[in-house]
Amino acid sequence: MRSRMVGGLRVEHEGEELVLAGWVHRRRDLGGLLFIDLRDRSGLVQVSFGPEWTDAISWELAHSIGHEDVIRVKGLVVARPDGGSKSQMPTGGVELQVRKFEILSKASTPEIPVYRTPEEELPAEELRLQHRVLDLRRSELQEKLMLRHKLMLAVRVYMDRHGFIEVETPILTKATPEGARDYLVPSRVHKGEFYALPQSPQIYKQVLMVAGFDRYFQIARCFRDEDLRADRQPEFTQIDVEASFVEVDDILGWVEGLMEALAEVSEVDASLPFQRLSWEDAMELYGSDAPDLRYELAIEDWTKATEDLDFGVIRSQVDEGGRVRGFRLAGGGRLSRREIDVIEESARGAGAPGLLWGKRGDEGASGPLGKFMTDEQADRVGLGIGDLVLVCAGKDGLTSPALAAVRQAAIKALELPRVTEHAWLWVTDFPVFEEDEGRVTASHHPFVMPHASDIENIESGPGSVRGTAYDLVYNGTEFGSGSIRIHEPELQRRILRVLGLNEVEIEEKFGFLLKALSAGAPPHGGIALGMDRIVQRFTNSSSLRDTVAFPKTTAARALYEGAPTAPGGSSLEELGLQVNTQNPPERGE
RNA sequence: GGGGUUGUAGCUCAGUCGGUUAGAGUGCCGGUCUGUCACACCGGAGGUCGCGAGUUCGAGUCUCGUCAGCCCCGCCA
Repeated sequence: MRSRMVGGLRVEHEGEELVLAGWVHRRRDLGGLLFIDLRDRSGLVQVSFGPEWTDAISWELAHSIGHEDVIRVKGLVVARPDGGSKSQMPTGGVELQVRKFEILSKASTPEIPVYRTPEEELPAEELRLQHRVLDLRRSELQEKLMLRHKLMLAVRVYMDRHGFIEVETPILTKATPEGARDYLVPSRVHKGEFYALPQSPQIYKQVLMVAGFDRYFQIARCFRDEDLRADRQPEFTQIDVEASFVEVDDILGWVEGLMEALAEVSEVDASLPFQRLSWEDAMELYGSDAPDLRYELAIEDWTKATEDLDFGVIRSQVDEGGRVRGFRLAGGGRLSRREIDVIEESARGAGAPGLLWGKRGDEGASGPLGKFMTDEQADRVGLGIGDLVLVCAGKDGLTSPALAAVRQAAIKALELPRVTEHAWLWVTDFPVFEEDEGRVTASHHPFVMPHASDIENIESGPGSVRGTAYDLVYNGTEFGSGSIRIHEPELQRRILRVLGLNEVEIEEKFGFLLKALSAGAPPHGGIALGMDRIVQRFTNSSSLRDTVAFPKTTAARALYEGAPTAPGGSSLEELGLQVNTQNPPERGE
């Protein structure tokens, strides 16, 4: 039907007789001549119509060609008379002189333009989603989806090469006790009972380890019924990995190799091995478990340096067991009061009561903190002339998130230089539990193997138990996380008990996992990587929606298909369901 | 669930202090044009100012509510 795609045509193809097909991107009708930019997935090429080389019937018809019509043209590749000097296209040196053509399919006038002038904004996202067919014709989205394909292919090639086999796990499954709300699917056969869509294949992949598939992976769709963000969709794709007879370094090594392979597909640099930080150090130095290490700026402990400052706020916080931590910004003194206010606002936004700062000029230090400092004290804390200090005083749990926000804001305000464009990082040894107002929850999921030396403290001091969990972070974005899992049923039961489950709940919710673990379970561990986020970062997309062909809105609506919808006919009856839209019940805990 | 923001022609946007006939560019329709490449030029059609109330002599503009998109918090591997 066609000889080739259009994007690769070059001067060396001159003289070839070709058939091309595609969409009408732009048309320039000069009356006696007609130029069309013909588009397919590979790019654009100019095709020209003129009475001297186009047959009479085709020439007559050519003027009726409209934008986005699908046409097929037959003609001769020629070098452009002017060498294509004004053309921005890669194919600009050539054009196809059309001898004959046909309209394969007329297009109605597009609701949103596929072509856009350089200054014109994108159509409203609502319209882009409604008319997704047209939006997806844009080269930006085509390139993103093509890169996504190449990344998925590279994942499969790499995992296969390292002996991993892809096993599919159910989409209709059992509600998991993990954190998020489940999407439920009613059972027709068993009225009143529901399947759940998987939040992740976590338990299945552990069971597969017990079954002896000692290296598993899956490019797995996952579902979570929670409120959305720019980087969160209700359904998303994970690169799910699990292996038996492994230690942390085995998994990290494979994933580093995988990232190297993916980086090669994109224009991203990944030099191995990746930097590692314990969770404790990450929180100490950056206040975050996913710091953006493209920038060097790190938190310093000023508790000792500010010991002799007669500053009530600091004194009272330190007396209550808090610390004084913050940043020293060389040359930061040039920030205006207003700019510092913006930084302080970021600290408040992250939960801190405020930000203390001090500037040092020629006439000594100033600012809420600086005014308490003599020159000698300023020297001692390393506050030079022209510098700025930003500190928070209080308990680490409060100041760390605030300082993480301050770090981002200060980097932006001072336009600090990057030390690298691609900062890869492993954050390791996450705590197993989170203690929140006396309630103990799993900080990752309840299957993380604790450090051997911390196991004895599981019941006595759960907050201090470190786990074998690790996160992969790229430029401040969490790409994925994993751990070595518990493979001993008794230890697993202990963990579940600490999480507040009684024996009945343990059996009901985790019985099939525990049974599997009792059947001879190998030590195992793995990781799950967010495919969509990887594509988002690698393509510099502001939203995850741009990495998915048919995304949902922030209200979890699919505007293109119009899902969800109220079920019609007798389907509810068949399922034994009644809907009450008048008084939706409050969601219980 | 909460906060913020946007909604004006098919699309992208402007619209002053509340003032009488709501504009531009592009697209669309018609016409002229043989080397354009954001083709150029001439003409035309196209509006429930998201929706509903209210204030006012008068509302695109002010107030309240509501719907939808987006961003964030809560929530969420």
